[in-house]
Amino acid sequence: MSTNKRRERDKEKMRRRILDAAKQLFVKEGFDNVSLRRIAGAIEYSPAAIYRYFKNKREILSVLRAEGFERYVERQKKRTEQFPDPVERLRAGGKGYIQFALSEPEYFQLMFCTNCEQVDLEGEWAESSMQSYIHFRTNVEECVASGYFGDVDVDTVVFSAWSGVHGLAHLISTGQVEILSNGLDLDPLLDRILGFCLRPGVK
Amino acid sequence: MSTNKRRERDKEKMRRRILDAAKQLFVKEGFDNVSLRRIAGAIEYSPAAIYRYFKNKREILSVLRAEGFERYVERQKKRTEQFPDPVERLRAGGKGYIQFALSEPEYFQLMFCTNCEQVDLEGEWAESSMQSYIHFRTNVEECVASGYFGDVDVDTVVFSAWSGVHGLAHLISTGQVEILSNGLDLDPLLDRILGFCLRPGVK
Amino acid sequence: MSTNKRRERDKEKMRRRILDAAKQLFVKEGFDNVSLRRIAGAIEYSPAAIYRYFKNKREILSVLRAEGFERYVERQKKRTEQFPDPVERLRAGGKGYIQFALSEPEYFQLMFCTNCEQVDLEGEWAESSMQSYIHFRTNVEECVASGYFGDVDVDTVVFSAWSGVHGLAHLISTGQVEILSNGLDLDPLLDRILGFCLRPGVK
Amino acid sequence: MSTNKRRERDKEKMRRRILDAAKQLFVKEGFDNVSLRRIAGAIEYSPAAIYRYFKNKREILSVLRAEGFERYVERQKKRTEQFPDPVERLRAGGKGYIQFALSEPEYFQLMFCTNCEQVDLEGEWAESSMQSYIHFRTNVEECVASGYFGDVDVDTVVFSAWSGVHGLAHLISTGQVEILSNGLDLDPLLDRILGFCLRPGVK
DNA sequence: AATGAATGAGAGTTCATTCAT
DNA sequence: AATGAATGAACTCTCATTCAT
Repeated sequence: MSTNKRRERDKEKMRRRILDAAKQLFVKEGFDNVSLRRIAGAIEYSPAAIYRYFKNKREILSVLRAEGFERYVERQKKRTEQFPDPVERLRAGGKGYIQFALSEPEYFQLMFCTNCEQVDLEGEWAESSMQSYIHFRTNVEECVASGYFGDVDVDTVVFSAWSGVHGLAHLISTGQVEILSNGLDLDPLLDRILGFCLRPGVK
Repeated sequence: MSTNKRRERDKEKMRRRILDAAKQLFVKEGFDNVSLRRIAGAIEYSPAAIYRYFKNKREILSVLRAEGFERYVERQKKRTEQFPDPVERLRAGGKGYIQFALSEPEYFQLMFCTNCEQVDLEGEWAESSMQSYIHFRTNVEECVASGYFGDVDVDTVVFSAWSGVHGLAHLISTGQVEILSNGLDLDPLLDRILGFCLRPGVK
Repeated sequence: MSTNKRRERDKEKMRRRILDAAKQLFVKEGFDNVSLRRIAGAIEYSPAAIYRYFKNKREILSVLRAEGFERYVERQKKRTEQFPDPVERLRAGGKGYIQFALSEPEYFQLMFCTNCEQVDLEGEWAESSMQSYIHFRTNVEECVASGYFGDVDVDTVVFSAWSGVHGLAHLISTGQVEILSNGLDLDPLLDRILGFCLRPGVK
Repeated sequence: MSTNKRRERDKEKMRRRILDAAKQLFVKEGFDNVSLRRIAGAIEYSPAAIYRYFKNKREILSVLRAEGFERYVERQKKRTEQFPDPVERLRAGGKGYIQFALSEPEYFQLMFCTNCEQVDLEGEWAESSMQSYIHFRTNVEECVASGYFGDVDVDTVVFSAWSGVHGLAHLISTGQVEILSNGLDLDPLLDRILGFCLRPGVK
């Protein structure tokens, strides 16, 4: 019946509202400083009602992390698969990483900046995360094989590239770059930084 | 009087013990999961007594952050001032940054990985932090001026270099590199990464 | 109409299922530790639906108690009315009491071991309970009149006999006899105990 | 110092007040229906403060049970050791059991009528309880050996006697005897009942 | 200077119950 | 007739913090 469908849609909507409210609060105030009462308050809902949608508070975080990784992986796939040249693909991936951190800062922080110790390492997100890493590593291998970076081993490039984009994303998402680059236009700066980081190596 | 001096020394000692216990607990378990009771317990002291030394729990965190920045600045000065060549100085600084993250992971995490929004931005640490940034930027300016990195603007290199070391430090301190570089020897890897990141640019 | 009848029969069936599930859960876990959710869950029903059958949770308990007394009285009547000799009838009644506690431990516990103060003393069960008491007392009167127990007043025998069987039933139903009589065969033991308790008195 | 001693005395006093309030509430309303808030309220104390004296709610029950058994054992020893004749000693023990249930009904109910499943079987009370049982059993063995009860085995008398007093105590402590024996003087009735229950057996 | 005692506030969570559908 | 959704109230328990001693 249509009643059933409507109900499901409503339920899904409510779930979304809870997740969105939690996402913002978690990032703004820190997981531990956000009570279910406050999440409930933010969406004008009763604390108890949240338990209809999530087993407990930690599950909300878990779902958000998983969601973040899913989105990220999907986005990156679309972005990179169009580039046949491995170096260009790497650059596109790097830019994607940073733009994800910029356009979905909440997800980014939940994914990478929440203290790992508090998170179930075996959660659903682990798979997406690993898949994404393998993708990236394969890309680097192709670049190294092409000789573009000169005489250098894969691990070195893997960690260099990852560190570069991750560091930048982290600095941006914690507001430190914003403060220091006051007045600069961000997007061209990003391109210049990526261009510099991925400049050809010495033969 | 010597009684007075002794008293002060004792007080300073106690303060230190509190700070040290808090530092370790904060990093191991997360600021919010550490109660004053537990800090007090760790040094076999009463919770109430801590209030003789610190206004409240947050002040302990604040003091630790400030301490961390102070230490860091001092260390970096010593490390870098011996290198006349700006590129070598930059490399030394980068390695120093990472080694600080490795050797004082507690401070590093408190300084860079505690959610910034929860911390008084106007704390004592701000000055040290800025001083450190200027130092670094000046160093980059010299490198760019020397032509080593080719035709590139200062900001680009500033953010590239900072992102690289910060990202690496962050990945290491959150345990992500450890997991992925399983079996690799860390120190040589660092040197290779720094060497790669600071490779000469295209003229 | 037959539709009506069917409906009533269905309703009665549902009521029974609720009562049975509740009975078992109440005894296994204690009244307070059983939520309506769980009763509903046990019969794959919605918690709200239970309210069509019972005013509230306590009413379920009340009904179960009343049911228990009804059953008990009926059973005892059948068991005892075949014995013309009052002493034998008393013995049969005593054994019936204990066997009821053994064969319907849920009812027995609900009837006698739920804290009385929490139960409406004026419930439906009161009548059955009193009727049962009068039956028993009359039986004792006959025994005393027969001289079997020697020179003793009725109240003394009433309370002695009741205490004996009740204590035994209670000890059994709380598991204390089971623990201590480890290895003994229960039924013959019961007969010996009853035989001993109802041994002839001194003339 | 005397300050210390005073403090300890005060603490002990507070502990007592908590235990006494809990004892009465537990019995009147049932363990599960008594919240720490209410215990605290009853002694005009804050709920949190109770945790200075007891680890949690269950510990309060545990301590009360243990206390009850201790008191009981001690009392029974004093009462019975003066009787050289085993039958008289048994009668004294039985009366002691019942009088304990009468004079300390809260303890009695907590000890014997709280649902055993909810209690740590390995608590401190287990020892006192077992010790008490062995005492009793030995006493019965002497009676049987003396031939007073005629030709009967020990277990039969053990359970008969225990059931008798336990049942009576239980019926009294749940108010059922009070209702039915309306107008009778309790103490002589007890003596008559015990006398009847422990009448000599058939040779 | 240090502590034991105390508390108000608030945490996560569960429950009996109601009500629109 | 039955249910999913919702809630207010209550639970046990922990915490940062204060204060008399």
